[in-house]
Amino acid sequence: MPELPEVETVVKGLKDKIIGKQIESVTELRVNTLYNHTDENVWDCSEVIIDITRRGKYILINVGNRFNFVVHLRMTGKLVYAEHEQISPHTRAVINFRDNTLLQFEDIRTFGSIKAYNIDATDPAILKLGPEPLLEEFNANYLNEVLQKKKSPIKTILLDQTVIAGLGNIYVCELLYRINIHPLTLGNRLTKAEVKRVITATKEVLAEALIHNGTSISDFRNIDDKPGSFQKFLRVYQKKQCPKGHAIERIKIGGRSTFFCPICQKSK
DNA sequence: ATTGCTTCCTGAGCGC
DNA sequence: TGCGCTCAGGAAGCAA
Repeated sequence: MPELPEVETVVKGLKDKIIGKQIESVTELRVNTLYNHTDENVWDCSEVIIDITRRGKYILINVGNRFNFVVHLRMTGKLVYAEHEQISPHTRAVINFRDNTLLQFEDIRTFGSIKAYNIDATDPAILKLGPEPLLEEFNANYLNEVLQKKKSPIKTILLDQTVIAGLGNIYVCELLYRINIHPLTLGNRLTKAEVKRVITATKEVLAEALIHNGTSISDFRNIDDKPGSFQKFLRVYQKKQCPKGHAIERIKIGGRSTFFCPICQKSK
């Protein structure tokens, strides 16, 4: 399940491989993968890839400074760069370049998509995103103000992309363990000191995961189909024991599996 | 306005 | 061996 570090890893790989390449065509192998929100036949444009950036979990491919291809990998989406076509049963779309290389969009569960927008427009969901966790704009003053109004569990709040952009289930479980906060703690019950710890732990866990090219649980791969390695450093997610040897508990919060240590994470 | 549940989808893992 | 069941999960859409 690609979260911020995994998406950022994909973006870095794309920058190395496809900047400057001219598009030949974009083809859809499964319906409801490509969405054209421009008024042009954008999938047949001959534009050049200018840049690739990230916002939250969204990948933004700048095409000829005229369009953005907005890619969301959701659960199982992958972008795979290839010198030769290697269509699999899960290939949903292919971006063909003039030099005969290509970028394949693979997606087992088919939740992902590629949406084209004019360069001055954007996906409405992106406009609603909260701050980037690794920037200074994600700070204790901001989060404290948001949490004061929230009566839902901190676990649920941190998964809300309009509060903070880019976190998913793995990193929220991990960061709450690191600061000994119980995932069911209500947002408005966190102390100012705890809010500061949330900020610090969020930035730390994401930075560490970035160094290791993300977490490859389920089937995350970078564009060379290589896995990340942060799964080696997980402390609670899908674990039986925390690093101190306590038994991990697994509960559902907001329909999501939540892993935590009932001994280390007591505040509630 | 805010919160929370359901839905989309397919493969893995499990019990029998 | 193989069938059927449950589960995983981001975020849109809808209901309360």
